[in-house]
Amino acid sequence: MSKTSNYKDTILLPRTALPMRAGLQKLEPRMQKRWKEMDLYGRLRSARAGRPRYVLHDGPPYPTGDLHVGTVLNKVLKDMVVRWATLRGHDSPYLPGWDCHGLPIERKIQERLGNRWRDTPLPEIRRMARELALENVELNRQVFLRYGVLGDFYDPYLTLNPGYEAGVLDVFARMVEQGYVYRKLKSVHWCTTDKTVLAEAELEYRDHESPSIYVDFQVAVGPAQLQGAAFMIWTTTPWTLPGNAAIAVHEDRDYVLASFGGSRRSVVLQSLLGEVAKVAGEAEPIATFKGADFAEVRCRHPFLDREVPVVFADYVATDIGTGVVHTAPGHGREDYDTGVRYDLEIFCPVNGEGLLTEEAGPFRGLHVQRDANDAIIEHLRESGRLVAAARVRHSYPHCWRCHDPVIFRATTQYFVNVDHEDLRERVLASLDGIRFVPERDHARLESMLRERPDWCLSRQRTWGVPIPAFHCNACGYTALDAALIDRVRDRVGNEGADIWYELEAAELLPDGYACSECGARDWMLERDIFDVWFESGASWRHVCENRLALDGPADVYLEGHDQHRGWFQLSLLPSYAVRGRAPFLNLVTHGFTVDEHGRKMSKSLGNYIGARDWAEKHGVDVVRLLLASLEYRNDYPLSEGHAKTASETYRVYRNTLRNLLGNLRDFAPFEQPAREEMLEIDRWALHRLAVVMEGVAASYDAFEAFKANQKLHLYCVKELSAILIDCWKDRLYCDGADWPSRRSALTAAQEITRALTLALSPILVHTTEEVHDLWPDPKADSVHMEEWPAHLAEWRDDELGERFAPRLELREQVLKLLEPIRAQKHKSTDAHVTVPRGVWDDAEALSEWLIAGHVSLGDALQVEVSLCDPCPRCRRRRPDLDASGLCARCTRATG
RNA sequence: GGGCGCAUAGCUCAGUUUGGUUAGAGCACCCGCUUGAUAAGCGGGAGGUCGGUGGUUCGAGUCCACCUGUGCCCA
Repeated sequence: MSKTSNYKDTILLPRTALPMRAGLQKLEPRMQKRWKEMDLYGRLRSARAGRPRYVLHDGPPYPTGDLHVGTVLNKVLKDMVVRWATLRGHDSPYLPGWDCHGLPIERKIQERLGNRWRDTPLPEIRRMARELALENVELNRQVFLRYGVLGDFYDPYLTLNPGYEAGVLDVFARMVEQGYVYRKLKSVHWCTTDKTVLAEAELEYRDHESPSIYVDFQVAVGPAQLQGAAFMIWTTTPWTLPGNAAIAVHEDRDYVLASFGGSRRSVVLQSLLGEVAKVAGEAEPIATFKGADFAEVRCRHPFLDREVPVVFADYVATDIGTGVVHTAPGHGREDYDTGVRYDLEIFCPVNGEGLLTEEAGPFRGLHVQRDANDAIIEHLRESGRLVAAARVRHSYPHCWRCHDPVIFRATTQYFVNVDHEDLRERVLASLDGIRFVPERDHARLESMLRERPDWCLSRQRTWGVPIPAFHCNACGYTALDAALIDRVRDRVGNEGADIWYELEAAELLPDGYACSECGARDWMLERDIFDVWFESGASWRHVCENRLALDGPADVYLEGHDQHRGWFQLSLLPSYAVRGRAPFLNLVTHGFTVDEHGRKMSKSLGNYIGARDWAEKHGVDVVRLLLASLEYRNDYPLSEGHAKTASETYRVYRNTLRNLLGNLRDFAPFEQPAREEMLEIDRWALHRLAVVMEGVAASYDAFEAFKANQKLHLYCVKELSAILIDCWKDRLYCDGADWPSRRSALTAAQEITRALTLALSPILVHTTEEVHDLWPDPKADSVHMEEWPAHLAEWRDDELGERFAPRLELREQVLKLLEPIRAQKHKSTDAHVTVPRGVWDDAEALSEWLIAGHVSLGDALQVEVSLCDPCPRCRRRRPDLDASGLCARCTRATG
């Protein structure tokens, strides 16, 4: 046996039960099981009861069968915020939720039912939808739990729960009470085959051949120059002409009155005159106008007894048509907006079957997609109003189910008046009191709020919370009344919203309730449901006020930036309308997942990353670490390469902690030395720890976990691994176990281990628990119940820190000078370093600091191979070897 | 088509608000050392002209304009 291995038994090498290889796939489920069994979440609630609260209110995701890593990022970001708050001693509950109603699930049910859909009773459809929603919630919950997210997952909030539904109805009742809600016609996509409204997501755009006609609207009222002339419109939907209420021009553009083919005199956009002439006949300009000149002009409808005004609109196309736009507010979104702006009558002479009604005059009874077009074109031709007719192929919306082209049709909808009681202005003014992360979102949300139209609350759907209105069967009056809604709310709160579909109106109304208009007592229930955004936008009532007993605003809402238009905005509006205040203090927003090329993640692009796949493949702690290292406020890239990088970082943390734990192998029985008894380098180590952790805390406080991670990583690599742990080896391994010098280092190592573990615990939730189990002095049953060490700041000593600046420089210089010596197969412990006086006049401390064999103080810096022999135990070339061959220190340590 | 963002080494990020010496880290990479943190550790090195173009300026990654790519929202 060699001499060296003899001495190996006399030194204290690191020893720990923490395996080098993590085996996360096994470790994580084990930890999660433990947390569930010990009821970690519940115990944290008790442990932090009475502490300052910090509430992150979870925006409810839609329950889907399949989660990708991007979805999990949102949850992990939230989890880190909550865990950090908890670590700092706050009572920070996390009540996760799901947005269970809505179109995607209803469509799935529709697909399953196929042709049976129309004959299936509504309660049955709702039952199936609920079942699917709950199934998906369960699937998602498993994933979130697999990702180590800590929260009230065994009693989450679901928007389909009676209590939640009652909260929605309560908010609605208060808004009705205060006059925010009104009913009005609005144009919607309508399928005449399925006789149903279609949402934007239910449209598929395909090529479709339509008529393309040019029609003259004779001037009825206008300047002398226009007498006897006409405005020429272009349209591809002749059947909408009965709904015409105006013709629109662009206020700032140039228009020209021209004669076409020598006879017809019509106004068109000047820049389109040439194009129009191709179909309308040779054009001869007569006079030019600005769009604005037509302000007072009125025209005669081409076949109905009606005058329509010329109005201004900025969407007037200048590259196709005539620049004069047929406007039918009941048949198109932009037309509708124009109609609202000019207070035009919004009417829709088309019924649900697609048949023109009485208001369409001679065309009554014709089907808009089958025979109305031809009849109208023929009529226009005969009356001379038709300038030209052709066919055109263009992209046109079709129904997702029957694939037939859809139409626009105006129906009565429920709206929130966002300007009632200055709601919009009040919300805008409140934005200054909200902290936006990132700051730029302030302007984004502000401009969205400024420009948004009134909020259409109603959907002609089945899977949602019903709008609690009653229609009088006798006179058609709609009773939308806060007191009635409160009655419904109370019953829904106990029995669930399904009662709306199971009971008759009379069972939900007070006995003998009579219509205020006609006195009748025969009522019908409204069949529309709420926009799901109204449900989630009212979450503050049930979740924050009722379940979390929160008086003030939530501390944080944290979602993707698509929620500026969605949940953020649509929570602000009801909260202001009902409570006159914002629902949150901090608004944190993250970007979206893209791949390494910056393209969005999608299954069709083949860059889709399933959350479950990655959990199993890389381990959750690695994925969490990856997510925690991203500047999430921009779009963030994810790929296998990124996961690999995260694994490397993970190994750094793990090995650093492993070494620290190994060195603390015999820490437990020690009495810790007083601070002033500690070696200077160890006091410096604690000073640095305090400084680093201060920065880490500031980063977490600013919702910048990625910066905290960066600081921690740098700390591990550059300070712990490269300097401290390397320097400490000699003292920790070779000094006597109970020497004050060794205890001094152990004390520092222990503080570092503690702080580093805790600082990483919001990210590496499983690994830090594993490390915590091996702490020599745990204070709690779980790392997640520990508190951030308050005494950290006391270690800070800036004066000491400054003293080390030149010493760090010296170290750099010595390392450079060591290069040629290393090239001769020598190591730094072979070196004899001469250090100029004034940097650190302590040769022993310097020899540790520089990991040199021995150090002399002198005039100039010099690094050379020592002439001394190495001590066989500590392997340093020492000038003080004794007769046994050991250096003085090793003799004492072994003696 | 419109609005709002983003674009610095192979990767993740600093630096841009208040323009000024050779643009900084870590990881990965290459070379060397170590074998007493060892499927670990230490040291050294190379690598960007800051998406593009054009301006303002004595001077721009940093200010302005336009463009390209990309993302979200809206139409």
